[in-house]
Amino acid sequence: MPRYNHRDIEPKWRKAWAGARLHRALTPVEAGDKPKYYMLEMFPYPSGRIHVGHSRNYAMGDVVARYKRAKGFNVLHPMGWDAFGLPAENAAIERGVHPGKWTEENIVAMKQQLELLGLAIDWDREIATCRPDYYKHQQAMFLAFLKNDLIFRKKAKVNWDPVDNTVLANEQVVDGKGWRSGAPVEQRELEQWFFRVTAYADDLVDALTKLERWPDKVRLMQTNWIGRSQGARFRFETEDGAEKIEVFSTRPDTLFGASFVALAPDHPITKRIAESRKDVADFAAHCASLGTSEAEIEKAEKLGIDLGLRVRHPFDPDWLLPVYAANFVLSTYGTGAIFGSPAGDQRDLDFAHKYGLQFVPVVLPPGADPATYAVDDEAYTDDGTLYNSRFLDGLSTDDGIARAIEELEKRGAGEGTTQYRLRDWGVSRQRYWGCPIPIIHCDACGLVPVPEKDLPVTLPEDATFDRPGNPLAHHPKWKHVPCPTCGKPATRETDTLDTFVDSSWYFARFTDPKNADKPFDPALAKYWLPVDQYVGGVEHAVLHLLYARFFTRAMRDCGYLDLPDGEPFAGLFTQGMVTHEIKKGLELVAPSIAEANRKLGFGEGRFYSLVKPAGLVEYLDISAVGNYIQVGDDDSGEAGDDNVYRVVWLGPEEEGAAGTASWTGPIEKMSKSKKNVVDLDAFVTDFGADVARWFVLSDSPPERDVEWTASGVEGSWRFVGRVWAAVESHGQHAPKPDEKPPVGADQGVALEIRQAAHRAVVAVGEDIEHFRFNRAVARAYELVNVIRKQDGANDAATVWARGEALRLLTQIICPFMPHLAEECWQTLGQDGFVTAAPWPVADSGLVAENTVTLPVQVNGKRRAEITVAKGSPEAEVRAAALAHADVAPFTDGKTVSKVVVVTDRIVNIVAQ
RNA sequence: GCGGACGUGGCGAAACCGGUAGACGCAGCGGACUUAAAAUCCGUUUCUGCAAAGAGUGCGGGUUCAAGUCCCGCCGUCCGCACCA
Repeated sequence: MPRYNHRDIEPKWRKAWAGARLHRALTPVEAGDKPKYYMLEMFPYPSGRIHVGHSRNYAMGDVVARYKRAKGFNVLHPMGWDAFGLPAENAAIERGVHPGKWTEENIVAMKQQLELLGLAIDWDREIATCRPDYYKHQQAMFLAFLKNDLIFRKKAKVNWDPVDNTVLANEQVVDGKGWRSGAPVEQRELEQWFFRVTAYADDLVDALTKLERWPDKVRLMQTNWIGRSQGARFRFETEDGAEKIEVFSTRPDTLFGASFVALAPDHPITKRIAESRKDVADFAAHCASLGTSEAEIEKAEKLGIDLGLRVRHPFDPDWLLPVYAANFVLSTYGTGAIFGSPAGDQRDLDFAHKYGLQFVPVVLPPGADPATYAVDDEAYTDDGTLYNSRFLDGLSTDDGIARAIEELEKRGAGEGTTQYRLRDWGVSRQRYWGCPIPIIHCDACGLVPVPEKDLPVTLPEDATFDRPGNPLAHHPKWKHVPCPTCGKPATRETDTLDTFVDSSWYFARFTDPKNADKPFDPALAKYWLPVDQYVGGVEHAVLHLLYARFFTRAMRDCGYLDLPDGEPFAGLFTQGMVTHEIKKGLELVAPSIAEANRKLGFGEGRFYSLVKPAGLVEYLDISAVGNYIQVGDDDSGEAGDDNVYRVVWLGPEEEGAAGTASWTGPIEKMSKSKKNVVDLDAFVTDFGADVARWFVLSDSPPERDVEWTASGVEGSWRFVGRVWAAVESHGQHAPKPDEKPPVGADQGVALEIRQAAHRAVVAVGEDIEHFRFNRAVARAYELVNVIRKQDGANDAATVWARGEALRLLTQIICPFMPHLAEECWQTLGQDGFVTAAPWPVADSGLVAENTVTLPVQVNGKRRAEITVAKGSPEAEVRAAALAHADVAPFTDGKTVSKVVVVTDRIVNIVAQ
């Protein structure tokens, strides 16, 4: 019997599928009344190569896409490249490769790798965001958004690296220093472009409740991110009446507990006062220098400085409050100013204690005695009854808020409002490798949009990357153009768009990827959108998924898209990662181990240096090689660390050699930087794409991480062999799908096999629909086990039933292991491609159980089992249970007080 | 600090509506085949116990004929946000 040879078989079928164009999405006309199904995985950044860890995401999408196709849907399953981004530019800086060349080469390599996986992708629709035929439309939409007031320009603070002369993203600032230059990062104000995401803030929150096929977790994260809070915005007038300080509060009901007003250290009024008062200037500078990391905030003391101003209470002009600048007030939220009501807010209370300010309680907790209740070190922030509050006395918190707002509005001091944590999306990046912003700056005409006929604004090929800053800004010619309006010399915008813009509409472009005139035909977008199932990592739970939701609304309102609710993704699934053990070692390239240790600063001697991820260094004697050691039980370890590591010496033992010492330690996400990747090409050569696909979907639920292990892979490999062996030896007489079963197939072994197969068809279908791939995998194993158990039975009915079961098994595993399935399908003598075959319809008579085995419990403990016809009457079941021989010993000498019979479930006898 | 999720054998995990806890896979153990090994196949595997039986889903309570599942209180792990007024 020939062994299953994936090395020949897998490429053969991939070629056959491509030749038959099996993965092509049909046009709406071709599809007729087939319903559409749009399956999409988050498209990759072409960083170089993919590894088996990446394959999980695509394997899941592919299972669903193939299954839905078999269920009769017109499936769109495209792939593209999120191709603009920093790594390409860094490659240019480090290695002198042009970012475009680097990116396109990576695309070629990664496409080849993805094709190895045998994904049912319609490659005709491939797109790359770095190509002008894509970003041309993005530029046109930018101008349309601008016209519709969804884009604006304002000054904003950015992280500025003074050495590299560039803006840094927050992630590129490490301990307050530029990640590349190491120079302390400055805050600078720059004119930047913004997308007005806040215009849709309410809808973006409210519509989340309708996204029923999104994980609750992601919806909650977006809700928190948008951070809507209701409250009041109102003004305190200065004592001299010259100025007003606006504050925001969610608790205007506590206004009678106010004892101060506090401004952010960089509030305009603070800044103005700082000009004439050195202590205020020093205070502001001190606050600016403080870190904003979690730990620092945790420890940070409430600090403030009296600005010398006094303001009038909005409800009582004679009541004067001091004004402070305080470090805990953020200029970026609300109005950058607050009023302090210490009894009802912990921060205000801490501040009041520190600066000797009053803290009169105004909210009485339920059940508290107003005569004795007092606030000491802990503020009371919950609801209660207002007191010490003049006209608000006796009101509940909610009524008090409403009444306070009413009064503020009556006095013209303020109004009820909604505040968001969400901010508008700054999209300007001082980078080369991104979509150029189609704007021209003219001294005479101001900001002039590039006329539509001049789009796309393409990137200059001959940019240089040998000096810091934006290559577009210091390109000798590119930015100099005549003004489209007045013809005078003008300059192009040299900022490019944040790459999140590129990924905010690519799913719509896939619906009509070759359209040269428009981003996409609205009719095609209407046909395909929303994406029925989107799959990607949870790391995109907020930014990408929020920006895309903004973008579809903006496209809708600018007339590009007929999508009333503006929701791009009807279903979302966030998949877990593939993890793998880490082997991280020291490269010992030195004349001796001692020299290597010295070079690396780990001390002298005949030792290995074991480095843990956190940077802890262990010194180990050479005798430790090959043994397991307990890290943490000697003087150099950290107490309480009970990880066990194996010390491996991969180089020659004698001194003077180069080699690698490594330890095998914790399991972490597979990634290039951790050097724990399993190369996809090599794996496919050794085991085949099907084994990789099967393995990453088995064992762990798809939303959880799965650990890549050699033994687990072997299990998948064995399964392929078992399926193939069964098909090879028993598949010659497999019936066609429409063949009637022979006499005798309704009893005995044949029946058992048929029931198992038909039930598996139903179960696997449901499992795929519900993203329970690990369970579907288990069902397939079960079916194979049943088929193999009856290996020896050779009567005609069993042979027929086994043939049918093998055919159904082939169809069940097809979404997971399409190459193997295709080869089996052919061996089973079936017509056409299994990939193109409809999902089998299970025989309901075989799926239904006609007898059930019920456990019989006595006082909640299982004592026996009875097998009865399904739906047997209660009395009959009760009698059978009580009569059972194994039950008697436990009821003897007791009185049966009650018998609970749950039909087709369980019998419980209560005896005392 | 706030919000959320989770906690089941040696391991990854199943258990759908409160109804036989541990399907399926990995690892282990025993066996067959083999000169031997690998591969493959068969059996076995929650714990204690020779067995009968008992215990068992992080810990402590509760509801129920019946709790991994529901309720209350702890403990632990992970994730998100973080001086958000």
